[in-house]
Amino acid sequence: METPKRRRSATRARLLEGALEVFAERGFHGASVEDICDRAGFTRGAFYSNFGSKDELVLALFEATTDRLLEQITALLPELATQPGTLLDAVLGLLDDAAPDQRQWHLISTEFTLHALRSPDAADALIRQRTVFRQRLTELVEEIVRTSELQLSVPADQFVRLVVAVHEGARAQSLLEPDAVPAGSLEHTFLPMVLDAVSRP
Amino acid sequence: METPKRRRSATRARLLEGALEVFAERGFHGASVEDICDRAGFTRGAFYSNFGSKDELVLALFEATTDRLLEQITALLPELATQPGTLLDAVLGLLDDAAPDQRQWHLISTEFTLHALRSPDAADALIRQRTVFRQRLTELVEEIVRTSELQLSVPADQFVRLVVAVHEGARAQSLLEPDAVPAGSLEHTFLPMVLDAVSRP
DNA sequence: CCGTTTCAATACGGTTGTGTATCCAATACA
DNA sequence: TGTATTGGATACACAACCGTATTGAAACGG
Repeated sequence: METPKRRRSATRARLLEGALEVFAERGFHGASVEDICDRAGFTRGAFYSNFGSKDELVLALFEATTDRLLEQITALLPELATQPGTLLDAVLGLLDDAAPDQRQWHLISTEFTLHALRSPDAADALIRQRTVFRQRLTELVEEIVRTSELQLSVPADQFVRLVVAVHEGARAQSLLEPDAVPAGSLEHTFLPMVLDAVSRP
Repeated sequence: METPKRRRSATRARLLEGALEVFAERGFHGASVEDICDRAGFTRGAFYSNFGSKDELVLALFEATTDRLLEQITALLPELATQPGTLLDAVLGLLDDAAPDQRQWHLISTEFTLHALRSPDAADALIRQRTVFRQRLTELVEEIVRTSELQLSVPADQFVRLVVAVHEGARAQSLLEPDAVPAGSLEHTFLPMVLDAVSRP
């Protein structure tokens, strides 16, 4: 039972992995199917045996990466919800730890967001993904709020939207100017102020 | 003196304009030179008579758009610095009014940021542009702080970085989900809290 | 006016990328 | 052990795109 029909899904996985790297390096349009196959160690024959087109692969890659991201989150959630530390430490920690490679994740994520801004179908998929992603964060926030003495004066969902916005905007700056904006600096200096403002004991 | 050597720069301008639109629609790599020429009403002959390559055009386009953006800013600055209203109204107003088409600007800007994250040369250019952009904002903030009774407990530059981060992160959400996140909503609900926190009378 | 220069159009060659059709090896199955 | 099936490699046909070389027309200068 080494290779019954496992082989197929293994090459699929390697192709997806290769696509992730190549897309991060050259972008969605800039990467050719051949580039992806080279990276994965296959030829285009293998590719078209597994995917109908590059667009199809992009969609599959999106599904796969977001699935993995949500896995990571659900794995980290219970720990963060109970562990000592502030609410913000938990949320920001989750945002940081969920993706192993911040740079690659940012490149892919931005690339797909751009794609979604041009394609309604991709927009639907992305919005769905981001919605459940924010829901997880919202649950975490509400859980921590419940167990602590805090109370938020704004809906938790709204607060999460802000944290995500700051995180993404700050990440872009950090990746562009790592020295001027150390990763997490903007979040950690300003978000506590917001939390202070929206929480009443 | 209708067309001495003005014609050349006119076609250059039309090509740049066409490139802006096409890049916004299909992305940098997704747009072919022919696409751009079609949009501008020329053939590729005109293109290669004016630009050496698509990369060169991209750089020229970046220069042109950022130049125009800085013009807009310097035109708006004196008005905003003196006009009544809060500090945040001024800064956010500037961010909104500087670019006529928010969606197009966001697409192009994000596209170029992505490009810069992969190409050191483009990164240099982008960092420079963003630096003087932030400097203008910082001047505005300091000017307003000076004329009012406010005093900031954090460097103005740092504060501007946060505002920019929130603005860009929020804009991405607004463009993706216009109904769930009306343009400017996140900024206007949360940034006043931060300003409160960092200002002492 | 007539040559000259300028600028965009046209024509062409070559490269790159896509998708399909066929082939070949390894495994599953009888 | 022989046959069928599966999955990836190879080969090919075709389309898109790039960049250059050449041409044609319009403005300019004498």
